[in-house]
This record gives sequence, structure tokens and C-alpha cells, in this order.
Amino acid sequence: MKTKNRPPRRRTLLQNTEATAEEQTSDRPQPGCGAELAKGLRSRTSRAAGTRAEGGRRRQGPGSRRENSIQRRLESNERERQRMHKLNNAFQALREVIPHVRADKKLSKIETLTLAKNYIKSLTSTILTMSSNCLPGLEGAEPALGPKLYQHYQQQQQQQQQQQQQQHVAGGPLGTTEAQPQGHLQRYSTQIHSFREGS
DNA sequence: TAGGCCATCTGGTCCT
DNA sequence: AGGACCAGATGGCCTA
Repeated sequence: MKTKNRPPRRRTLLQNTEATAEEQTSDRPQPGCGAELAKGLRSRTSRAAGTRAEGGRRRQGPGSRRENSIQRRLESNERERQRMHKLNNAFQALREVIPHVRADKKLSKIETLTLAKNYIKSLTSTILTMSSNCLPGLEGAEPALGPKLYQHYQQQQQQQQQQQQQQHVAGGPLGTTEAQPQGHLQRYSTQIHSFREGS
């Protein structure tokens, strides 16, 4: 696994605002981001257009609109960074459950997604092969096997729940305090529901 | 050194 | 209104 513990490579917007006037007039691209460069070009043209209006430019002190705007941008950047870190953590978690040949080499994101897709497909295929007799209606369901399996699983769950309810009505729990099976599929199901509900 | 991959910034859009 | 999400742009790091 390539561990790139890189220092922040870009100067932040705040740092840019503190850049020297000499740097700001330089034509050399600064180690800032590209979008900002584009914005810089835009602002350059607007500066050129608004030279007269800017004749008496005021100092932007703390609490000014520009200052607030920069502050909001920095907060937004931080949130975006956190979001990307979470995304990368999810990628890492996915890498750890996908079997692959070269364990010494970290999978790229695209490789991770591709392998995950193929892995799911192969597992689904295996399940189908192993239990083709037990899962009526799944024969030849190759194109959308995953959803079909999940559907079947849901039906099984409903049947189990109905049976449990019937038992409960008939004679109570009969002392069975056994928890619901919390297998991977169960967790998967729970997760899907939580995603749907946006929680 | 070119190309792949990645982190980061940014502005726009969508959603709550 | 503010946060989440997304995509484009850019530069740094790494490897063949």
C-alpha cells in the first residue's frame, strides 16, 4: 500500500490573500488550484473593466463581506476535504474485503470498483450454482441476479416474520430469546433500508 | 520524462 | 440559507 503522507500541497485561499503583491502580479502559475486560476483570469478581466469604479477601493477589514466570503469558502473546503476523506475510507474498507492477487500493491479507485463489481458477480454466481435447487425462480436470472437474490431474501424474511408472529399468537415466544440472525445479508438489508430512509 | 493516480480547491447545483 | 454533492482544473508524487 502506497502511503502518501503528503504535506498540503496547495496554498489555501486564505494564504493566497496574504500573498505578497509581487506574487500576485507574477504571471507564473502559483501552486494554487486551477479553478482559482480560472477565477483569477475572470477577475482580471473584471478588474480591467472596472478600473474606474475601483478608483477608491476600500480596505477589506475583518467582518467585511469579502472576509466573510473567504471564511465561508474555507469552511466549505474543510467540509469537502472531510467528505473526500470519508469517501477514501470507504474505498479502503472496500479494498480490504476484495480478494486480489497483488496484495502488496494498493488498488486504485477504479480497480477497486471494477474488482468489487466482478467479485459480487462471482459470489452471486456461486450462490446461484450452490443453491439452484433451493431458490425456485432464479434459474436463468443472470442479468439481474443480485436484485433477484435480494428479493428472494426479503421474501424469506417476510415468511420468517409471519411464522414468528403466528407462533407468538399461538403460544407466546416459548422462552426463546434468540436474537435475529445478524448475518452479512441481514446487515446489508438493514443498510439498504437506512440508505433509502436517508439515515 | 510521460502518464497514471491522487489531493485539493472551487463554483455550480441540488436538497433539506 | 447552508450543507452535501458533483465535476472541472491543476499540480505533486510515483513508476515504468
